[in-house]
Amino acid sequence: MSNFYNPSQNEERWVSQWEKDVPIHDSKSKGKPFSIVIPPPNVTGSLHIGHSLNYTLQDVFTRWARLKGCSTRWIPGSDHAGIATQAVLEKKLESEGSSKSELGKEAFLKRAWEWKDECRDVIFQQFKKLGITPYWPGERFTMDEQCNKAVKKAFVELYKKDVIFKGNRLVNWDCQLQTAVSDIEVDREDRNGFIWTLEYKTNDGKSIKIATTRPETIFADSAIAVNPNDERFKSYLDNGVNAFIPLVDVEIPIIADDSVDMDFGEGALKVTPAHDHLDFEIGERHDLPIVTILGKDGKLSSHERVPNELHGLNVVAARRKAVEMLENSGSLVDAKKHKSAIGISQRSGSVIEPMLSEQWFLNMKVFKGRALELLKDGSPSFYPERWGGVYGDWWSKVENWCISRQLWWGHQIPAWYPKGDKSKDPIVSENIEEECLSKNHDSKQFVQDEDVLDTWFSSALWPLECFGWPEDDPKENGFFPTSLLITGYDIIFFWVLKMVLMSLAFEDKTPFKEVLIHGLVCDKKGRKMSKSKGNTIDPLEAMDEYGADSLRFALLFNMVPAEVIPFGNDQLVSGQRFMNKIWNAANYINSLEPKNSDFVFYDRSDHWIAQKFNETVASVDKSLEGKDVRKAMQSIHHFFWNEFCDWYLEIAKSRSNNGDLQVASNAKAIMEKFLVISSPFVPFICEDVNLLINNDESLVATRSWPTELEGIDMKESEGFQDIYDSVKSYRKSISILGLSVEEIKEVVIDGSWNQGQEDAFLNILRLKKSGTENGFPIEMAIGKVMIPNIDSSVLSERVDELKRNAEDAEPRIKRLEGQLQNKGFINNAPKDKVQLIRDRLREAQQERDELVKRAAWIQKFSE
RNA sequence: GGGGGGAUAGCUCAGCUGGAUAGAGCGCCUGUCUUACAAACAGGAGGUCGGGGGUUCAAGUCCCUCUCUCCCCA
Repeated sequence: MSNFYNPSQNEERWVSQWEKDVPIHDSKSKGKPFSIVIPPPNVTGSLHIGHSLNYTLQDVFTRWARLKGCSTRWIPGSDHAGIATQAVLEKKLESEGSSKSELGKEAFLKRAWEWKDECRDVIFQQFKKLGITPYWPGERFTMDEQCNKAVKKAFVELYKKDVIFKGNRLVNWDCQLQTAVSDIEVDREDRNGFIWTLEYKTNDGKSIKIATTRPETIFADSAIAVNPNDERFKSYLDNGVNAFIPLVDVEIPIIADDSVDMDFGEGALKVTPAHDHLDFEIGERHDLPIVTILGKDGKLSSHERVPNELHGLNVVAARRKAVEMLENSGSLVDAKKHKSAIGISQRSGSVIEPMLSEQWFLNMKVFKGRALELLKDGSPSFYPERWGGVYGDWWSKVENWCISRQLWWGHQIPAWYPKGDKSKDPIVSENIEEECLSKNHDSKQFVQDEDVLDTWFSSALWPLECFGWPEDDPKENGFFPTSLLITGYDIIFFWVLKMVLMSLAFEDKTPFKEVLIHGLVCDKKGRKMSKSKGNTIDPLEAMDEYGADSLRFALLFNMVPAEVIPFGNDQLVSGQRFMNKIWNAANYINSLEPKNSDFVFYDRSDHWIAQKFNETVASVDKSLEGKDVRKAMQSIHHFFWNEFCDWYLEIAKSRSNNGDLQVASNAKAIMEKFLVISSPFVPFICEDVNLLINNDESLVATRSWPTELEGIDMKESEGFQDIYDSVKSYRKSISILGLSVEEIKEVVIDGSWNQGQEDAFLNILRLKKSGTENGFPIEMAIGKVMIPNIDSSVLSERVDELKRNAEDAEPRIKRLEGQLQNKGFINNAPKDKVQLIRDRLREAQQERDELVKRAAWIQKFSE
C-alpha cells in the first residue's frame, strides 16, 4: 500500500473504458436532452492550457448532466482555420526551401489535408488524455462534406436574400499573405514615426500646407480637404483654387468636408481614397476618383503618376525615398516625431494596407434587431451576466462582414462566372451542373470564383452542422438549440455573434440557451502565456507530472470569473495534494475493513456527516446551475477535507477502536457517493478509488447522481455540532494557555455529561478521565472539563485573554444599544429586524458577562 | 476620443434584492512525525471594503465625483 497516489497507472485504461461504455449509456438514456458543441480547435498545432480549461469545463457539465439522467450529446471536432493554417503551412514550406507557388494549388491542398490529418490526430490524443467524454462518433471537421454542404446552402440562401453581396470596397489587405482580412483580424499598434508637413503649389500662384504621415501616397491623392468653417482656407474654397501634387504636378481640387479636424496639423489634409479608410469615405461623399498606386504585394506600382525612382519599392523604402525627393524639391516644410496607430495582421504580423478590391460581403445589420430582441428575453443568457452586455454592444455596432479571402485553404465560394469574364454577375448555386442543365447552359463554360470563405463563415454554422443541417432537421432529437456554449471572451465577436446570426437566418433561434464565458489562462503574475516569454505551461507536461485530475482540479478550483485566470505550478501542486488526500482516505477506509457500504444511523456523527453531505450535494447542484464551477469545486474540496477527513474519519478511529463496526460501512457509503459527485471534476481518481475500495469493474461515470440521504435527526446532528464546537474551544483554550493538546493526558469531567458526548469528546482528543476532582476549568458548549495539576503560573495569561475578549465586545454592545435608542430605526425598520438587534444585544451582553465572570473565577482559582 | 469592467486579507477572488463580529482558497506565523496522509494535523495573526461627497433609521452593497488599473472599439 502506497502513501502516494500514482495517477498515471490507470489513466489510459479509464480513457478507453469511458470511450467504450459511456456513449452507450448516452444513447440509452431517455432523459432530458443536454447538448454542447465544442469550440473546434484549429488544426494548426497542439493544444494549450486554455483548451484544457475549456474542454474540462464542458466535460464537467456533460458528466454532471449525464449522472443526473440527461440524454447528453457533446459534439467534438476541429476547425480548418483557413488563414492560420495556410500561414503555418507556408512557413513550413519556406523552412523546407519551397513555397506555395512552387508547389501549385493542387499539391498545396494535398499537403494541407495531410497536415490536417496529422494535427487532428495529435489534438484528439491530447483531448483524450484529459479524460473528457464527448460523443466521439459525432466528430465533425469544418471542411468535411457535411459542413461543405451547409456552407454552400447558407451562402446561396443568403445571396438570394441579398444578405450576401459583392462589392468593390476598401478592405484590410495583408500584403504578406496577400488576402483580405476582416476588421477584427487587425490589431492596432502604436508605432513611432513622423508627421511631415508638405507644401502643395496652387494654381493661383500661392500654396497650401498639409500634414501627412504617409508621404509615399501623395501620388494617389484625389483632393485636398479642409474644414468648411476654417477661415484660413475660405479664399481657396471661394475661388475654386486647385493644388498640384508635388514632384508630379497633377492638379487636384481643394474641397470642404466637415470631418476635417481644424486643430490637427495644418488644418488641411490630402485625400487618398484608395489607401485610407477615412479618405475613402470623403472620396465617396465628393465623388472623387480613386487612384491605386500600391500593388497586392504591398509595393508601389508603376502607375503613371508614380515617379520611376519609386517603382517596385515597398512602403517603407518608398517613404524614405519620397521624403528625400520632396526635400530636394523644396516641398518638405517640416518633419515632427509622431506616434500613429497602424494595423498589424494577427496572422502574419505584417502591416495591413487598406486596399480597394472586389470582395464578398455579408450584411450583418439584417439580423441586429432580432438578435437584440432575443437577448432582451434572455436568449441566450450569459454567465457571468455582464458578457451579455458586451455581446449586445457588439451587435449594436455590426457592419458589413468581408467574407471572401484570397487563400487556397478553405471553402471555395459557390459562385460561377462565364469563362474569361469575371465582371458579369455570377451564377450562385450549390450545384453548378444542375443549375446549368436547368437553364440550358454548358457548365463547362463557367469557372468557379477562386476565393474561399472566411473561416468563421463555416464556424458560424457549427451548431447547425453538428446536428445534421441542412439535410436533417437539427431540432429532431431535441439537441438544438444546444443547452450551453462554453468559450473564451476573446471570440464573442468572431464566433458567438456569427453563430447566432446563422441560426437566426435559418432557424430563427439562437443556437444555444446559455453561454458560459471564461477568461484567459495566464501565468501567475497575470501575463498572457506565450512561447516567446517562456511562461507557458504545457498541459501534456503538467499531466505527466501531476496527473490529469490535478490539472483539471487546478483549473476548476481557480476558475475566477475574470478576464485573466492566474495559473502556475502552485495550483497544480494543490491539485496533487487533494488527489493524494482522497487516495489516502480511501486507503484508510479500506483498512477499517467495512463489511458493506450501507449507511445506517448509529452515532450522532452519522447524522452530522449525512447532513453535511446533503448540503454539499445541494451546493454543487446550485453552483453548477449558476455556472459557478469554482464554487462547486470548493464545496467538494471543503466537504471532503474539512468535514469528512478532519472530523468524520477522525471519529471513525475512536469509534472503531471501541468496537463500532458500522462506522466503517458508513464511511465507505459516504465515500462512494462522494466519488459520484466528484467524478465530473476529477474522474480518474474516482474510478481508481472505486476500484480500490470495491474491487469492482463498474464505472463511476455511469452511475446516478446521489439523492438526499434520508432519516437525519437534526437534534443528533446538532448534538454532534456541539461536540465539534466544544473540541475546538477546548483546543483553543489550551493553546491560549501556552500548552499543547498532546501534553494533557487526562481531564476531569465536571457535572453530568451525556455518556455519548463524554465518549466522543474524550476519544477525539485522546484523553482519559482523571480520578482527581480539581483542576483548571474550561467551559464549553457541552459542559465543563477541568485540567488537573496545572501550573498556576500559566493562568494569568488566560485571565488577560478573557479580559481582552470582554473588552473587545464593548464597542459592539455600544453600537447595538445606540441602534436601539435610535427612534428612526425603531420606527422605520421592519419589526423582525428590530427584534433581531434586541436578541443580538442580549447575546452580546451575556457573552461579555460570561467572560468577565470566568476571568474572575480563574483569577480566584490561581490565588 | 468613445464604451465597458474592476479596486474588499500578503496573493487570487466571494459577498443575492441595503440590516450580525465582512468570508474562501492559497500564502504567512506558532506548535506537533498523534496508530490514512509532514504532500499531514492543531492553533493563530492579518481588512478604517481605493479617496471624497450624497441618499437612508441603517451603505462593502444604491447615487454622484475624483484617483488608479484592465479590456474592447476608433
